[in-house]
Amino acid sequence: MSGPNDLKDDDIASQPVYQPPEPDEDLDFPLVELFFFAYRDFIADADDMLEEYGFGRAHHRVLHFVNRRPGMVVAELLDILRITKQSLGPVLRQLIESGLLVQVAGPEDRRQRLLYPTQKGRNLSIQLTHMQSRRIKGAIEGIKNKDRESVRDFLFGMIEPEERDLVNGLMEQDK
Amino acid sequence: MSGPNDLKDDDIASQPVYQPPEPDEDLDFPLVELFFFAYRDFIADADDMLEEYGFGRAHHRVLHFVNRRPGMVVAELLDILRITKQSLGPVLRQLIESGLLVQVAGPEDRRQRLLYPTQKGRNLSIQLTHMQSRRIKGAIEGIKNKDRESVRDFLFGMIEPEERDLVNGLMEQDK
DNA sequence: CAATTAGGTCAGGACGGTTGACATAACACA
DNA sequence: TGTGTTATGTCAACCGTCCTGACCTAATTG
Repeated sequence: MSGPNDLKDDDIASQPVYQPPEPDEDLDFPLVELFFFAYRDFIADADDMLEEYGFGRAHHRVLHFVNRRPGMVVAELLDILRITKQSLGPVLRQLIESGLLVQVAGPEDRRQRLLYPTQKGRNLSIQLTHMQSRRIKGAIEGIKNKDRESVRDFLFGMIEPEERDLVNGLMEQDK
Repeated sequence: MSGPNDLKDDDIASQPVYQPPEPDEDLDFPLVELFFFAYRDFIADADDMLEEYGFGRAHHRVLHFVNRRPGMVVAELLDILRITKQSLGPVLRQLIESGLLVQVAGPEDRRQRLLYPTQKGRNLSIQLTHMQSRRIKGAIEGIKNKDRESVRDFLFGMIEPEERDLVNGLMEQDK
């Protein structure tokens, strides 16, 4: 085992007690941390359920977006997920082999592979979204202005401005 | 290339157009998706800055919590992060070798390794939190009731109930 | 017919996590 | 004193999810 470093006192920034640096109203530690914990638990519900299928988060994301936009082509999926086709490959194959998704040749351009959920795939996706929706609903009930629109606006405001049109496009079905 | 599956019609759950299943008010696709995108962009700011140091999210989390709780011991860090010491090992070593953190033998129990940020480590941590805080601040400004407390309550409500005491403990410095 | 596009695959590597086993130093206690 | 336990670190092997680069087929486009 390597021993603890010998220290010159000025190597340590904050001994013996925490000295908040400059009180800075643009340094909101609590909300930053809460966002981290909130996302962690938000995703944990789904992680547990997916583990039973031997799937991970990558499978979840693919399943989710194919259910949201049935008939999506592979290239669109890659754009949304911002991953390479080499990364998508195994995940997509497993979902198809497990009977959760199917591919159909594009009716006009037969090079395309249109992605559809099977009934089984849709059922799982709905279960997952249901769990996450309940957690969100519960969280909204806990706030003072029980205002879904405010939360929506908050989350939308968290998205990179240049991305917002793209996300709005994804959402156009049902805001 | 493997061809698209030949399909019996009943293999496909949603062709040719999307048929929402049962309209279910506990199935909030838009907020679920927004939460996903919001977190993605929330973390992306920090990812970019950390890349310059050759660090990843694991380093970010360690740096963050050591800055929040200077003098934290390794075991506490493992509890918060919910990872194994084998996972933490290399991350911690790199942060120490890069001069962002230091370890000090515990004053009462010399088996313990108290973790402290260096001034350099603190500076980086503050920079990262600053970027994330600005995004949160901007998002709050975009909502109707510009109410930080509502957002705080929302995020807190997203956390697993059994975890809330622990998170509240972490937050006790400054809610 | 030639070039481009949509999609798939193989190889190799990085990162961040896991489990299991083991080592060391320090503490706790009978 | 000695024995057991605790805090930490490390080695090995593995997995999931991403990456880049190279190459392939089939279909469309010009």
